Amino acid sequence: MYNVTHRGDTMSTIKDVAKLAHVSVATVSRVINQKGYVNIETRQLVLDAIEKLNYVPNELARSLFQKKSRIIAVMLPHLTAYYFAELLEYIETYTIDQNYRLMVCNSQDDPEKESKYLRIFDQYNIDGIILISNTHRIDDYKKLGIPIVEIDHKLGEDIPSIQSNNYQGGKLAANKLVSIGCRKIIHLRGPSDLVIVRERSNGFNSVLKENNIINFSYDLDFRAPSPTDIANVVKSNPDCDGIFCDSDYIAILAIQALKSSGRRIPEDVSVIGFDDIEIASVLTPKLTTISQPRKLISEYAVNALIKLINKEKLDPFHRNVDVKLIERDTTK
Amino acid sequence: MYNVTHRGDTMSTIKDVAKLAHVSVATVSRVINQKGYVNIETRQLVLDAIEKLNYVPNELARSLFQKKSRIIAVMLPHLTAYYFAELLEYIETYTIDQNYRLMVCNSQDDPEKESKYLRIFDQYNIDGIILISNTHRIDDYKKLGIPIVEIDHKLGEDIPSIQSNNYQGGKLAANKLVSIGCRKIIHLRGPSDLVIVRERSNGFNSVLKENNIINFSYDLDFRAPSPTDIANVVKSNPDCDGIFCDSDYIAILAIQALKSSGRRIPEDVSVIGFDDIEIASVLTPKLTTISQPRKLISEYAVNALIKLINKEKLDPFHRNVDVKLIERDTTK
DNA sequence: TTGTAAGCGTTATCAC
DNA sequence: GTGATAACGCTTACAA
Repeated sequence: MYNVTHRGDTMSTIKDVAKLAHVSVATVSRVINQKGYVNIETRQLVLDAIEKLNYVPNELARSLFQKKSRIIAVMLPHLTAYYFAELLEYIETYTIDQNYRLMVCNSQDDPEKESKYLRIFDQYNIDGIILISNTHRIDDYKKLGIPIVEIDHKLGEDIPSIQSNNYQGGKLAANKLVSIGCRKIIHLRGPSDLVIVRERSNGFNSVLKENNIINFSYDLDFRAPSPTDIANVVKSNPDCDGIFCDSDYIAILAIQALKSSGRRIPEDVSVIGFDDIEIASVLTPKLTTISQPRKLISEYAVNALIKLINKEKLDPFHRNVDVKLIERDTTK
Repeated sequence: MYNVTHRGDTMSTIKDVAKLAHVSVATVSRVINQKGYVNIETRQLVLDAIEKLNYVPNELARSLFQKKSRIIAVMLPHLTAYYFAELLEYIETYTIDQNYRLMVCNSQDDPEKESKYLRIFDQYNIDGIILISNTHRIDDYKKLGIPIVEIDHKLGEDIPSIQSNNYQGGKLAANKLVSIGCRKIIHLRGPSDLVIVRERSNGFNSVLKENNIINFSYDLDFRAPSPTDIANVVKSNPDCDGIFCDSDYIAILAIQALKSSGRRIPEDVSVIGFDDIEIASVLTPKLTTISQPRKLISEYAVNALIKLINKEKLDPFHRNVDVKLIERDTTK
């Protein structure tokens, strides 16, 4: 027998506890996990020893045996958009509340980073994934055999998902714009290869069509929408009287462009954003926008994932949650 | 002998590889880790087997043996402030680049959540901590015996830290305000129990004093600065001609308040923010602000932490990095 | 009710 | 160069 001495620290193990309590490690394990029979006095002995040694079970060893890590991974496209940051804040809260930990995986829409993370999920026995990034490799995720919940996407019937009712959001915005008399309307939208963008467009256009209004759409990048593109759109449509933007950030850029073209908001043109980010209510003018229930979405996603991890049934497998029009100062 | 069948999945292990390659697990391990001698042909055999089985080493087992998890924890006060979100985005990037993973720990200034996480750090053999939250329990962190790097705080000489030169930031702002002729100046600052806030104040006040200008400071919460408090300050100081804010968010609220008091920016009053958040350059008016080098800070923190993990020496143990005044449209 | 020991998937020591 | 095998810290089947 030899002794591998690759530790300098002092963390006590289950053996130390067993020794101090004069019992076997099995007994200690039983009291920790509240499983199997253990005499009430023995139990106290063990508890005392744990207390005295300041013992915390090593989760890695546990994980190795049980093939569960109590780690949840969240895959996001980026962090520096308020919408995602808030989602993450909620997700972290619910995750830790349920005694899981959170690994942040920022795909940045980079396939290489995504691959790296896909490997990591295997390596660490990640228990579940909350997928917020758009991905072109949903099959690779499925192959992992790990429970997944999607937010803002629905990449297949077999993966539970939750998202805002984007169709409704588009309708809400269009109805508002039409009802206040807008007739030349522009939709500054996100990349139209995203389902959420298409759904918003569909809802939006359905209302315009009913009212015989032509829709002009321009695709923009969500992460870094080009201010000059937006300015160009604004300039080349001097008769535009209503703009629907797929994010509040785009709306802010649009407002900026409108102002520097000398157009008044909302007198000359009404603007509606999407998301209801914190800053929207604090700008001048305050932004009218479609609010997404981010807290609800996050809470549902975490809870659904944990149900899946525990092999419980998920009742509505896909959820579509209501959005709200928040009327402020950028619409008449 | 019996067989514990608590797995349904198909992940292959080092044994499977060994079997397929007709070698021992030891040899496979040597190949994987490029340690010790292994015949070039044997090596290829193993590599083929790995390929065929799609084998990835289980990091949990590795971690258990090595007492290293290749997981870094980052402890933040919250995520929904652009400053922190961007820090996190960079930190995640550098972390994964160096082949570590990131656990997000959102203390939310809640001692209970912090306690929970402190235990988790032990349980998972976390390799290192990036501490951004303010904490009152630095000793508990130290007891962990895990490398730590602090951002924005310096809670002791023995923990390496990096932060903006806040004193310089305060001076820069004051110099600008004074140079454009402001004489009745207000400092809307963060909570003055934070060192960073005091340092900014000190720098700011030093310049005002030199110029025989009285300083009025108001403490605000960073996470949720009260718009009404800010409005009150603005209203009760109608002769104020310059405001220095400890965050861009506070500056936005101040501008809002000034506008609704009918004061023009920058004609009547100049405003300077802090941080240079993304939206600052896009608002109307564009915000003059003190920019913090967040990328540099994040990069340094991650690299320093990994050096500590590898027991390398850290040359400047504490770093103070330059900030910049970004002049835009809210100052004359 | 408790203890013994195998096993989770690795790494590293030592013998061959 | 390679293979057995102890060990990491834990859980659990089974024996006592």
